Amino acid sequence: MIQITLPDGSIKEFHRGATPMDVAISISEGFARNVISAKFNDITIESSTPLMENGSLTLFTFNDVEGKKTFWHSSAHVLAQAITSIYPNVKLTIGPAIENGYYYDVDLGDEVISDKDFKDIEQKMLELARGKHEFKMREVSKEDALNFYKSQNNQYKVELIENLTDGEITFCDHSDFTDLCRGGHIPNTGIIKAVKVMSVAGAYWRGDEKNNQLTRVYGISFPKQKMLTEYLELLEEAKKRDHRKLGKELELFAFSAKVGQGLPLWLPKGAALRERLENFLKKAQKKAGYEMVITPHIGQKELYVTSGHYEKYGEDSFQPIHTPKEGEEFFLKPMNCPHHCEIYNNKPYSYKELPKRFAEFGTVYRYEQSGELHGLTRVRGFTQDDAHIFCTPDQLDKEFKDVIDLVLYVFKSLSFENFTAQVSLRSKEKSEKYIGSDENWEKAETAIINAAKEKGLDYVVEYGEAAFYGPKLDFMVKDALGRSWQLGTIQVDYNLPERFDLNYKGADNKLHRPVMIHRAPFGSMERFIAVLLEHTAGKFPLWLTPEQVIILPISDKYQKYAENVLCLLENSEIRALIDDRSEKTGRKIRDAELNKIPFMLIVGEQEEENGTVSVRKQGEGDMGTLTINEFTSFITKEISSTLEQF
RNA sequence: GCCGGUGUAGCUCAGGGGUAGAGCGUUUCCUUGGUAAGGAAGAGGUCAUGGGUUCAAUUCCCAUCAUUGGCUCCA
Repeated sequence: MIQITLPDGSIKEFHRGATPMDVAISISEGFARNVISAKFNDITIESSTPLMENGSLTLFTFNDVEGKKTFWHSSAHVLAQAITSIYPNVKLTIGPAIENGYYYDVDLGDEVISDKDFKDIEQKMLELARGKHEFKMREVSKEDALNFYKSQNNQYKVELIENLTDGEITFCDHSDFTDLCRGGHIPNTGIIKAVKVMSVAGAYWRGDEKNNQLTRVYGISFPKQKMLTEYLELLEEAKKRDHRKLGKELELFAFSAKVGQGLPLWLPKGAALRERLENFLKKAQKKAGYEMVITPHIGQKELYVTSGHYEKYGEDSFQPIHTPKEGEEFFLKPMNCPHHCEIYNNKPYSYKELPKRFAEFGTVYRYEQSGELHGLTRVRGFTQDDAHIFCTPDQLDKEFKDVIDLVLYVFKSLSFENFTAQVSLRSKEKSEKYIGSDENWEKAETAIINAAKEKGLDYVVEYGEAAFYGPKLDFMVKDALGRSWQLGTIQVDYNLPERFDLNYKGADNKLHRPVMIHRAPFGSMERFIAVLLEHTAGKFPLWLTPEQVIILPISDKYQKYAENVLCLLENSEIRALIDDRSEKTGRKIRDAELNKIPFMLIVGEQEEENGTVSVRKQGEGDMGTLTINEFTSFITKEISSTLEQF
């Protein structure tokens, strides 16, 4: 007999060779029907794998992340099988489960899969799934494994196997299909009831541009048809929150092929909204001791040679602007730091004057690859809410923490709760990619980790993600479709002060090197507004939204009164407009609701007589009648309650 | 940049080898209406651009541009 420990701590006895499924049945038949995989002593196994020793067992259903992973990974096998049967000459490579579904990378040779072929693949998959084929693992020797794939001319699998250790190689068989596989499958294909091929994409073998390009087929599958339907509906819902769609509908920004791709045009409402965001941050920054500066959009080549950006990115990123004078070259600025370094260099500083904090809403230009451009989240011209802090090494710790406080204030004011923090350090191999001494990097990396810890951030450490000039702390937020974007960033830089020969006079009357912090709480105005749009589905906080109030006169007769109300609201700095169309009230309300205007003021005979307004809140309905004064103070209070001071 | 998809009215989209259609919006007129769509009439398109095939191309083919899902990249 063996003793099996379950997640609740209870221990049950089973005969040697009992399977996880036997354990599941001993708990309940109904539960067993939903069990699709298991983990035994932290190793993912099939529900049919015999248990030969004492240990702890966790059973997974589709509701568990692990269960989904197993389900989707198994589905990837079926996808590969379906593709192989439709395209017999295909070479399979890898097919992992991902956050939502799975993909399989295949080499199709000269053939092409396009979305017209999805239906066929889906049907084939379902047909194969209905066969209820069991997934069976078997060990193979390295030699046999290599021979198996060499006979198929599959250089990809051969490469994979060559990197594996003999004795640890397993194949997974189901039906007539065999694949190199580490394990972790559902009992049989029959529980895959709904499949959908989502898209195809080009992907390089092992993610390296120099390698062959493979076709990546993305799919998703579920144990119930209804779950697939719901998933697709969820995707449709998410698309409604897409900032590109909302930005167009709310007339915030636009693109023009004539102006150029990736170069956003801010429409009046968007520009005003952006200005409010800027003012919000300016106010907080002023309190935090920042000083605004302004620098030009271009800089001499020499500036970027000094900063090191030219050497690092000059060739493939931005082209020089030539002027009539011989040999003169300027570049569009890809970042503001070199300019700010020169501002620092404008005069000598004593340690008593530090830290200096120079802030600028600086517009920068970067030649992003055309395929990478995406709405407002990745563009070629954008404005950073940039600032550079020059301080003594002793001040670094406090300054860094203060910046974290500022970022958290910004996020809190805009109700961004689901962000994660990422500490980006050098790759462990420490390639020559990085500028600066080991010692300085060490100091900076330690400072960041300490600050993140002390501020109680929920952070992950990523090696190899640091900027070439220093380590950083980034704040990541997901968009409507679950894609992760970097917003706020705080970066320590020991390198630019060196390159620009920045210094200050210390108490010892000697010159010292200041430390520099780059930081941008929003990241960029463009990306921040994009993510904010998706988070709020266009229902911005009251203080930020383009139109706060719309006045709806019952008929033309009350137009004059509506104008009076408008005038009074504007005196209180409330953004309002009148819907003076010759439409019925119901219609005006409907349109205002759809335009997401937070407050509607209905005015007619009664209101005119009493100097009142009938208030309706977007999404919530009638709030009753208030005098104009009562309403303006109500709005003012609403705004101040949602926007705390820094 | 690479692999797929898409490009038709201001917006959302249908259509299809014989030079175009819907809904919404817009304009004009009627209606002056009290908490999510009042009625009528009209205007509006070189079917992304440039080539090719064809008697004939918006439709088929190729290229370019833009856009889109990924990959790679990302200061």
